[in-house]
Amino acid sequence: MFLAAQTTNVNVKARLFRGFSDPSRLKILEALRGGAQTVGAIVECTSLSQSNVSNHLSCLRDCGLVTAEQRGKFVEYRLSDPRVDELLTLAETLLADVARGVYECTRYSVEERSDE
Amino acid sequence: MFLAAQTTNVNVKARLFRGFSDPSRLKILEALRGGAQTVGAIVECTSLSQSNVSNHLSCLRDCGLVTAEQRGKFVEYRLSDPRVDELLTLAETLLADVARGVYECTRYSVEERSDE
DNA sequence: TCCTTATATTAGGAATTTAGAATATTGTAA
DNA sequence: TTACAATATTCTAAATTCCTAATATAAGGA
Repeated sequence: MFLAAQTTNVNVKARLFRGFSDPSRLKILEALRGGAQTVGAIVECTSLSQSNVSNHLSCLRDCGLVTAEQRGKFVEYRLSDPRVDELLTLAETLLADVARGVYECTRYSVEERSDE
Repeated sequence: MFLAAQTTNVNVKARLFRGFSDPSRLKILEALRGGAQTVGAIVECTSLSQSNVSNHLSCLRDCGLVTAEQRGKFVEYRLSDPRVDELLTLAETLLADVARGVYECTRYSVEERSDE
């Protein structure tokens, strides 16, 4: 494999993980694990602002992690692929073992924001 | 499940994914998929600076994604758990389908840095 | 058409992340 | 102990991320 190809892979893969690496986006993804939801429903169940949810959804949609479908004046979002759910599940099982470390790691990691 | 508990989960999970969401850290993780490596070897095969590698390794170690073992004056790092590798593999199979979207998504995502 | 509701977009700024340079530390051998 | 090699830490600046507020767009009903 070319070095250039691998480098590109790394960048694209990093972007994919970025989709999962923000608490707000994760809340949205978690909300969709149970099935399709309208934007309004997502706003309600995540307690995030509407524009914030819209922005994150737009990012997740562009990245291909979720898909959108217009339903009258609502838009329904859902996970685009079962592997999105699998990735979340696998992360959970890993977390069960390394959670303490992750929690205490402060360098290059998500800072605690509003915890509701 | 308590809302608080879920919120915490989301934060910790986001941190876990942060570990995978930077091109430099991914390069390091990829380098370790083949087996344990010293810091020097990682520096060489990732083309990153020594302090940069050390910083990222420290983060990955704190998070529990890699472990370190002193070997004389070298330190050998390795993936801490097979699921780290599985997570990378699963991401790859997902990417095979959504790569174009991820590549083109620019909002809330890693910007192209030096591509060597 | 006009109004209301649902969703999307934009702008701007505060906070975080990251890389590199410089320096410190640790381990080994002479 | 001294010197050197390997790794870690600290600091700072530049770039990125993410939120809020404001505004825009689009769809359906009156």
